[in-house]
Amino acid sequence: MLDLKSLRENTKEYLDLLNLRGGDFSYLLEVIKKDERRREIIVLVEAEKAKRNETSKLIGLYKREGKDVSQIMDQVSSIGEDIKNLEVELKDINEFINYQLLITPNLPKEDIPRGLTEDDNIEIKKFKEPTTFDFEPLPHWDLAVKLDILDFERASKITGSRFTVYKGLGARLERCLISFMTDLHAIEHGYTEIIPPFIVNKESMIATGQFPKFEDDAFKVLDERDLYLNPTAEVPTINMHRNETLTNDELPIKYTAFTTAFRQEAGSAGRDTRGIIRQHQFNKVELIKFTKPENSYKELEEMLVNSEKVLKLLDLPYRVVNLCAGDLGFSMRKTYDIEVWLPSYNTYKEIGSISNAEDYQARRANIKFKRSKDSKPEFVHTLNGSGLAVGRTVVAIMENYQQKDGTIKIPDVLVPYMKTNIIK
RNA sequence: GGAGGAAUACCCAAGUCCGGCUGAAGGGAUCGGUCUUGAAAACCGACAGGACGUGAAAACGUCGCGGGGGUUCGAAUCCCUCUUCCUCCGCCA
Repeated sequence: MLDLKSLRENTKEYLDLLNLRGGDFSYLLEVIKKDERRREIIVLVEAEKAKRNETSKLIGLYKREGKDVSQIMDQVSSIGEDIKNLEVELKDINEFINYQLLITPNLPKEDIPRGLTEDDNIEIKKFKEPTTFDFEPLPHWDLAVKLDILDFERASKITGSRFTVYKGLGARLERCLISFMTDLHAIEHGYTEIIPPFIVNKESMIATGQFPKFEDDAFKVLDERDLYLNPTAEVPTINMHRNETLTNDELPIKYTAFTTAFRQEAGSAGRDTRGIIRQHQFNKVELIKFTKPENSYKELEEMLVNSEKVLKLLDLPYRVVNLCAGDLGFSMRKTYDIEVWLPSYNTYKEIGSISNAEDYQARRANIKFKRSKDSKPEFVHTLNGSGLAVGRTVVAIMENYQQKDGTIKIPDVLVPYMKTNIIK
């Protein structure tokens, strides 16, 4: 959430940055106008309350002395009426302002690429050249069915479209990748391993920015409680520290979280319908950091390196792009996407993204830290990155490691996990 | 699923029946001091924090006893509701 006070004081700068995303943010001018009235009311209400507190105390005193207090009670009673009326108006205004702020995305960082579509993203680094074949490579949906390691037909029988059964060495590959990625980040990179709940409440979804704007993307649990299937480990993991004040020594906090993610993919009907690129359910290993403000961009770069390491070890061709303002996620100020080479798409396809939300989520989630015992609490910065999307990694391995005879070679680093070097 | 109990400041804990000098006793921890060669002990002192508003600032005000609402001139205290935790029974991996 944006800070109302800064929005009020830097309105032009805020709007200029927001406009880089595209869309109309002029409603924020209305918010500022309401905020003026809000503060007016607060002054009035508080003066009345001070008076009421004072007078009520007198009533207690006089009563004990046996004096008549009926007149003074009537007087305070009418003060109460005034307060009540003002507070009704105040409540409406607060709700309006709060909602508008909740549906307003984070400010794009000043130095990120301008532009509105993914064509405006800028490639900043590249690892290996796209894989070449001396035969006609198969897309993973054909390859996997031939090898009987993915079963799309039966998954639709069990559940419906966009779900998949992993089978045999396909299932083992998925499971081993989760272990491989988690080991890498937990043991080599120093992140603390987390397996959070896969069902989250509404407060958590609001805190990280999924709600209220993107409710349609979530799977709601039919229940009298407001619960949702986890859409990304970012949600439960950031919310671990909701409403907490951390100490200086605790920061940075680094978590690597494994979750199964569930998404409606409401806005993507008809896209990536073949294979397991876009599913309602997929596994992901995530990286999450809570940092001091002055360190967050240094930590972002480090997280990118940690994330890239997965693909480097798997020896898969990829590139990193710096997202332009229009392609930026709702809560983020800056994002790098890691895109892996997919022969079936004949292009690079997103397999992870690494972002800095700065204090946007921390403000929504009320996560602060104190530099010392006596210092004023400040909001932390939150970062999250993929480490990586497991299903898409399976796809990348299948497609890039396929061989002429229709088998799939296992990347060397995975052989100890897989206990085999080939899927046939 | 059934029956009970609890939630008070960093921690423990009194106050809740009977509403008003209680924004909250007492203890522990922590910090500062006295004593000591140093430390411990003892003694003295300090100790809500935070959010919001006014203000150039100093400062002042409002909110705040798990969350939200209500009654009342006035709520930690009365009423409603939600959440979390604990105990027992049942069921279950």
